[in-house]
Amino acid sequence: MLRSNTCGELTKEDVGKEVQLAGWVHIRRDHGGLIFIDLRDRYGMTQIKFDPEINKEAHSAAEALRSEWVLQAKGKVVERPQEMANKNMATGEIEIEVTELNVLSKSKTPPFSLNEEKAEEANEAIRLKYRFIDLRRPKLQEMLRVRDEMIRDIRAYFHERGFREVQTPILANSSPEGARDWLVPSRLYPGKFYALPQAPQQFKQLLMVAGVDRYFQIAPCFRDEDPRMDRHYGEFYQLDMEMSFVEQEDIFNIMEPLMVDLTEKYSEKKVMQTPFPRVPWKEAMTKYGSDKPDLRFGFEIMPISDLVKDCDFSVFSDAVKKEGAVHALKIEGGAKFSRKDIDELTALSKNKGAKGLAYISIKGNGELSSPIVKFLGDDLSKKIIETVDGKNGDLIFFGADDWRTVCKVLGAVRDECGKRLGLKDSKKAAWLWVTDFPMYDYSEIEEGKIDFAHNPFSMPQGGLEALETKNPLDILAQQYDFVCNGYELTSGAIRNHSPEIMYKTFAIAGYSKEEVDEKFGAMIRAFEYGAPPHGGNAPGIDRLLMVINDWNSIRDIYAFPKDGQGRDVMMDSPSEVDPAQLKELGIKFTK
RNA sequence: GGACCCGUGGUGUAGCUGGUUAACACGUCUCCCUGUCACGGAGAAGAUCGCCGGUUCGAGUCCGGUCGGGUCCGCCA
Repeated sequence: MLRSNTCGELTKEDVGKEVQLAGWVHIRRDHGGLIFIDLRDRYGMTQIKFDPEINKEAHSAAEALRSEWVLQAKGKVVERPQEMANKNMATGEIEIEVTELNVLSKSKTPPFSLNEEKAEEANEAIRLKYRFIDLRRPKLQEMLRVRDEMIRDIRAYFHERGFREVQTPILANSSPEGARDWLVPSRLYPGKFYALPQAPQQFKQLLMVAGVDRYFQIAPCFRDEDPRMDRHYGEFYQLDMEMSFVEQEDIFNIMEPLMVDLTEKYSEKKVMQTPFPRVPWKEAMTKYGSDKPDLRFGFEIMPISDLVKDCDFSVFSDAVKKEGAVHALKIEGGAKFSRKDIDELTALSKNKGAKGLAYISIKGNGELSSPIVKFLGDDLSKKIIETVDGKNGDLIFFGADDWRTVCKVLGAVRDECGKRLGLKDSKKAAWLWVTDFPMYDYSEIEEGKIDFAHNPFSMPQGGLEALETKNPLDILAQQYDFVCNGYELTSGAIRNHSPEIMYKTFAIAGYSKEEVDEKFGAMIRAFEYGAPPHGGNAPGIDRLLMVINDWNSIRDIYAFPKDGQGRDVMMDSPSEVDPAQLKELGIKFTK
């Protein structure tokens, strides 16, 4: 061993011991006589001292040391003179009196400073290029630790409960739904491609048919969509899990305790409510204007269509007549918003599709300030305020449009008000399940066409009978999302395990039997040979880490992240390949 | 595909309505310093202000273009 101890562990108890430490030069303080060096490794920092009276040779060698050199120092642990102890360091009561110094590795002057108090952060491009240096910082070491321990805990949790981790293929096939696939050309079959899996969805369902019963995997997932600050380009990890012979509540009961543990162990947040509230999708959309509401604060939205359907304010009455809706959002304490706040909230709501943002502000003295009271009339205004239980100091916003737009707009306003009023408490984690998602929705691409709202593999509520008798838009799926503090962390479902029902669900969305056979042949065939009812979900590990820690950059989550344009500037990928490789794959570029 | 913002020594920034030696902090280098811990002191090097063009007597500053970077929208459960 090149060291007897790490740089983070020696204390007063160790005084007198002969030790060897190894690590990086964090900072050097040269007093001409004495030279102090903070020696740093993953575990911490220890001050090592070079005294010419103790070892002249080591002292003169130490004059040449520079930042980020890698050293081995042998010497004795000594107690610092009492008034010289550093209470900010775990090892601050001792130092090492060095008798022998070995330079294990020199360093060029680093392109940016690792001394966080002294230097401002260099820009992302340079830090990513030298990620191996940036990762030496305690903050990023901490990220690596949390990520590692969290994944270890997740594995232990599932193993204790009889789950089996199975690695599913990375070279898989293109899946027709969702994001853009990563394609991998096949050398043996020119013109054909593998696709990297967007999720192991089909494989895990096949594992259920295979009798694995309880499966999980820390699964790499691949999607070729444009990068964003909060989403890693190309690849990310999910805690993928699936169980046989279960109902929705069984999945919840497995997932909830784990999420509580992970939240409270790996963040400062306290979980607000257990069991997590179950909020049906329709209710979430109406009450919070979102399918991923932030429940750290109240601010419930209330439909008032009936109240205003015949009123003189045509914006409201017309919306109701056109089969739309009018909703009211009461913001407690919102009357203190300035003109500028209101203008910005109006801009936000227009951005979400509203034509405007009507409001009634109830001043502290009960006086109303509102551009619409004069149209509503005093009586109706009063009635509305009573309905939403408006008090002095409150502000009531209104949305009048088609139902979906009203929900979306007031949801965005609600969220922004919560932020502006400081209600997004970083010490709280408001988990909930959003349940009963619709199975179908109008297609966003083709006017009038019906398409899957979310996952086509979910079991429709009511099964075959519902598919045959109900309006598709009224059919709900046994599908649920897992939400924390306004972020969707996972979505999952009880799956459709019946070939008959599956053909029917796809038929409603416009897929023929032949198309289904072609695209999901393996699964349909498998379901013909005895498929257990099953379900599961797949929380994003990265997303979970970000949400519970309020981290907001992929840089904080990955050891080696891509940059804002999907490149790895350290490894220089993507890069060109040898023409011979292309030839072998039968790939030729035109142009 | 679209919108907005930013390019000034190694790093982070300043540089007002155009005016001649481009400033500051950290870092680097040299010298001094035996109790510092963001050590201190003295000094030095280091930038044709991303690039091209235009306006002007004069451009880091104004205008146009271009390249590079960042964020957002679209997209992504």
